[in-house]
Amino acid sequence: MDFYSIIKERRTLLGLTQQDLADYSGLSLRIIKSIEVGKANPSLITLTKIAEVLGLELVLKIKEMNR
Amino acid sequence: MDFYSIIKERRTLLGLTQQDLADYSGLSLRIIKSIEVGKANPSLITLTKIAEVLGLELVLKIKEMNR
DNA sequence: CTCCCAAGTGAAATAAATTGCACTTTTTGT
DNA sequence: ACAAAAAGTGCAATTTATTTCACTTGGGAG
Repeated sequence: MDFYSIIKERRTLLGLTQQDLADYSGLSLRIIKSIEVGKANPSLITLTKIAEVLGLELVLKIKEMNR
Repeated sequence: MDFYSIIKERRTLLGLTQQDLADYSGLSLRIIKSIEVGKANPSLITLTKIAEVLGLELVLKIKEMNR
């Protein structure tokens, strides 16, 4: 699952609107919308702001091989 | 530990120079340098390109509380 | 010490992210 | 069905990331 879907699912799970997420993160409503429909390439700072509001965290980990 | 340190450590662990990482990721040497010294706010696509070369992956997960 | 090679810095140009506004479409509740 | 709220779209303006070039610094090998 991609980042966009995770953000959208997590937001709705928490009962927040896009406007709420925009307000709490300090980002524009427009960019929240664009990100959720997968039409944006957000910066690390932008992603982090969103993650914080949603109780998520961005982790850079060693990729699991095989499987 | 922040992303910048992780990238730098992983790169040196793999025996790569900043130039190598730039070449393999298709990014400019300048942005690789800026990111590693923590003076950049890379986009998701940029981070992903770097992660791929280094055998890392970017994960958006639910934040662990307490501890 | 000197020569390289790798890493760090500055600044201008360009590409792209983010914003703001106006609008349409979809969803939800009554 | 209707109204209101939420979500999605287009575009111009602004801010910022990314590139390119030129240069400096630091560390290791000879």
